[in-house]
Amino acid sequence: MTDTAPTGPGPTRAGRPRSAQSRSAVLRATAELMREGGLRAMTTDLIAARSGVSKATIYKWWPNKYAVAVDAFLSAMDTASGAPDTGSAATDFRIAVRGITEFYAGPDGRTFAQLIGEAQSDPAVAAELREHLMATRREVGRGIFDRGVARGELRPDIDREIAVDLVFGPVMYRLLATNAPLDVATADAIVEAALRGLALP
Amino acid sequence: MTDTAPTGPGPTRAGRPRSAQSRSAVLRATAELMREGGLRAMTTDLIAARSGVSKATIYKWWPNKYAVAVDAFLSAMDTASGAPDTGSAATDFRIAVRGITEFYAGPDGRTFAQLIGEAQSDPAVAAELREHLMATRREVGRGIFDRGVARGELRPDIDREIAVDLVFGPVMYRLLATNAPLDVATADAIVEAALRGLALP
Amino acid sequence: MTDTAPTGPGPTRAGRPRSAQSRSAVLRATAELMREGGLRAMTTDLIAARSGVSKATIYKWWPNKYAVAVDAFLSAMDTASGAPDTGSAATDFRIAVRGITEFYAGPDGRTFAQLIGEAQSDPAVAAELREHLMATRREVGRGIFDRGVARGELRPDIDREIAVDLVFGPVMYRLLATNAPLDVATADAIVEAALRGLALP
Amino acid sequence: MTDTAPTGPGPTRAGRPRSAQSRSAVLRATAELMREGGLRAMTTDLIAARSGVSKATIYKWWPNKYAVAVDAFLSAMDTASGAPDTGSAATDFRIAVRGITEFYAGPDGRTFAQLIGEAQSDPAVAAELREHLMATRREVGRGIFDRGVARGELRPDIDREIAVDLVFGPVMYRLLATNAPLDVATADAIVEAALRGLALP
DNA sequence: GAATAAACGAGACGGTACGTCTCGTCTTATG
DNA sequence: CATAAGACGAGACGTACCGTCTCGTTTATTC
Repeated sequence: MTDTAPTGPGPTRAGRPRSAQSRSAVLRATAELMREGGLRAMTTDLIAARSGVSKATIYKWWPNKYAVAVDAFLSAMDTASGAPDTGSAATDFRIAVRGITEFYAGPDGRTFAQLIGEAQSDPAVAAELREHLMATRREVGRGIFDRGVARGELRPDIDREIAVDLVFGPVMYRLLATNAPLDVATADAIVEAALRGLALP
Repeated sequence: MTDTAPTGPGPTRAGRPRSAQSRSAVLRATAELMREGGLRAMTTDLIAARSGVSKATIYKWWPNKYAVAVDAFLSAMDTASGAPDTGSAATDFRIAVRGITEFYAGPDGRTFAQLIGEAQSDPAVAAELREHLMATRREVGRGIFDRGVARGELRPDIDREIAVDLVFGPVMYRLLATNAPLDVATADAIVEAALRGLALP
Repeated sequence: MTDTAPTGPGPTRAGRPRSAQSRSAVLRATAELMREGGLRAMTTDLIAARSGVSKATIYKWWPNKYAVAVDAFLSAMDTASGAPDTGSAATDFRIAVRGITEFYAGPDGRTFAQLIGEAQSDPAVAAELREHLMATRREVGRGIFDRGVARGELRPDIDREIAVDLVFGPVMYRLLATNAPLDVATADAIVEAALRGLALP
Repeated sequence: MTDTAPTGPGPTRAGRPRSAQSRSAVLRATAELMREGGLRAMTTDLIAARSGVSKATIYKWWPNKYAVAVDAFLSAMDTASGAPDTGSAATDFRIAVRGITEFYAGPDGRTFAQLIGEAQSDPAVAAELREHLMATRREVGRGIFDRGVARGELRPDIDREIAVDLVFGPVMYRLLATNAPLDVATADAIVEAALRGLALP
């Protein structure tokens, strides 16, 4: 979303280079504000005031405040959650879903939910989240599924995308549409149900 | 949400009665505006202008514009989708999920998604949707599950709530977080996967 | 400039009537700010803050801050300076020019000069000042001249507009383009020179 | 206003010498911009873009954009209008006022008016214009008056400054405060009225 | 049939955030 | 070291929408 590297022709552009400090100050302030009062309470003026970066500069690098929010959110996330690969698809799924559940229940869970909410009205936010968050997670899910199939643990006749939906969908459903608890027990129960199925053999 | 019957002391209150026509005009205008431009484009002034009902009257009967939106949305929905009861849990689930899928893919799907989005920042909207939409649907899902268990088709050792999450969660996940297709085939695939499970026996 | 009387069809318009208090509060605050710091220091936010009237309301009734300034200036001026008519054109001119001189040298002189300055770049301000200030003054000047001609005191072969320019022009010239003093002696000297002419008979 | 000769210690300063070309490019671009869109449309960024001189350089040599404007305006003016000295004060005044009138009515007349306007809020601009424009013109006027007095054409008992105000004031008054025409006939009428006076002998 | 009570349309209003603009300063790399 | 390029902080601008308010009008029940 941000022109992280607008280096056009040569390796170094003429003129004063973009201040990396400004960028990080903006992202830090934004992340703080979102944690404190949510997406709505995060106004551009507040970001400017807290970060010490002027509004003009903010609007130079981000098209609007939601773009800043997404950027701040993604930067703040420890994206290095990694893909579990224990040799058991069941265990891998359990680890992955537990991780997501913990994240949702943690301090950034509400922020994430609000960004997903904003995405329903803002295609740019939607695309950004899809590309930088959902894509990564789904890729992890697909990897677990594929390895499980290869090892003979999982059914090969199920569409990979459907499989991923089945495991991850219920967690997001709880986050966004119910006020049901999001804890480890729930995570495990979802994974087990998804693996074994609802029907009796 | 609306004080449909604020009849306080007696059966008939003194003074001019509330205009039922105003109420329906507001809801109709709101539904139209949401379909045309989404939740964001629906401003209170526009509702007032299109419905011919003054802003003061709108704010007299609804606490804010999102309450109007939820009300309009629920009124416009054909709530009479009913609970399928064919004697087969698989068929019942398939009918239910197909219904939801069609609704999501239809003209009011985006409106619904945006309301869910708004709910992430607005507890009142969230409560309203949960009580008047999710509750109904989940009740249907629970019924199907319970009957399936009673008939010996479904596993009795799975939590009912988890079961409902497993069937309905993936659909909402697709609606809100991916741009994956929402069609009949997807609906059936989800139901089948949920019933049979991902794991090989 | 302001729609002072937007009374359309009937004697009373529908809806909440415009607050006369808001209007006067805005004009008062604006006049104060102009006196305190000049036209430049007078910002819309300051007017709003000091008057207690919101920016939106200000922009509803005036197209921009300069329109407010002109309105405030004209309202604050005691327009009832009246037209002198002593029976002597010389005396009348002396009274008129003294009045203008005093005004220019007074607390609102700088404000007036800055408005004239603004008018050079803003046709709307220019028109407003011309119509509501210059027109009145010139009319007074023309009256004095005409009566003087009728009484046989002044030359009938001089264009009235030129005559008015000759008496009033030098005063404004001093105000706007020199830092020469603006006092009673100057006023009288200008009038005397204009009446007698520079040339020897 | 500009440090035209910042020759410090020796005849040749160390470092890269100031580019005379930059200076003229800035002034030319500024004059063009003022003619095209007036003083308001002339922004520092536009001057930099059109002249090829960086903003930093501009601000190094001029304190602000109005100083550039004044400088550009004075440079662009054909200051070589000279002082008429025909042997007749009436003719000399007529020539001088015609010259001023033509200038005001010409392409730079609006620019001049806007600078005078800016001067009402900016003492530096005011001083610059007074010293470099008004002073010269008034000196010409004083010369004509003094020679006329010496030749016995003009009254010796009138203050020289008042005399100059009487001749030049009406022209500027028309430029700044009315939309009356500025043509040769007007110029001549003003001079004649100023010389003969309004009063009958 | 008047008096009372409440709903209603019209629209002005205060508040708040938005995103844009220009000014004048600064920080690089280049000549 | 002067410059071109251009990022930056400051802060005013004018707009949009929200939800409240103040009118006068309309429509019912109550006395």
